[in-house]
Amino acid sequence: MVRPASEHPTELELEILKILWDDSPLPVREVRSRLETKANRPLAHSSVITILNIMHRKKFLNRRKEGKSFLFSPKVLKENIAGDFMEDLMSRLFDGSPSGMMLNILETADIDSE
Amino acid sequence: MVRPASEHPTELELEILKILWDDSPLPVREVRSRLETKANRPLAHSSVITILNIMHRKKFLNRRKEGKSFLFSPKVLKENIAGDFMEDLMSRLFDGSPSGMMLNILETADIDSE
DNA sequence: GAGGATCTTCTAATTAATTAGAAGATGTGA
DNA sequence: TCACATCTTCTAATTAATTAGAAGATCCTC
Repeated sequence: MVRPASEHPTELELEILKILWDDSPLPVREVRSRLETKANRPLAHSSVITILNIMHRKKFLNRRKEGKSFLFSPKVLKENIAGDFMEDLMSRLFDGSPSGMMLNILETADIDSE
Repeated sequence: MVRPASEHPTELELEILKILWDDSPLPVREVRSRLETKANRPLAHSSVITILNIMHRKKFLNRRKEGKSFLFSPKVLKENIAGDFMEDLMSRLFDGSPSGMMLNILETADIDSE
């Protein structure tokens, strides 16, 4: 029995998406630098390339050649990824009830604005 | 550089928590059966035991002996786990802004109730 | 108190995710 | 053009997560 691969971006992939949603397109070098400073995830250059290419294969990213190097940018919208996670969480924990989940968020999270 | 283990329950662990939040305590045999029917995850008996013990070690579950076998029940509240995921998502995607995430949910998810 | 059914523990294989080295490709400036 | 810096591709090691077999423990029943 094989283990099913996750439907969602993994944690590292999410860190990278976050960086690229903030600012894109970016070259590998820059993604690597921001992973280290912003996500406290110091990786070798080639490690970052590997992940970026995997994400490109998974259709999470666009990739275009600029001179000698590649530039990466998100192919997916933050809104959609967030929605996917939300729906998954909703179906897993709240039997698919949006209002159930919503109530829970309101109760649990410490929200002060509106 | 070592890969950091996830803070959250994994996908399989979440399936198991979901089962136990619905109905607990349950013996291994019963968890295994529900994983197969409800989560479409047919696992060997020993596989389920392994996961349950790992979850017990991670403090996700309580375990008590009933006769010859163990009964498992959640040690964590669904509300807290959901909240953890939510906060993580919020910090990863919406720079920690609850209202930002909330607006996004409302826009994206197709909610009809209230 | 022996046999069988049912558990557990121990151990290890498999897969997804992560990490990175080494070698080759490519652009650029002297 | 040719040395050098900078990229990429190819390949493989490492770790977390998942999966399960085999052997031993325990309880029940006759």
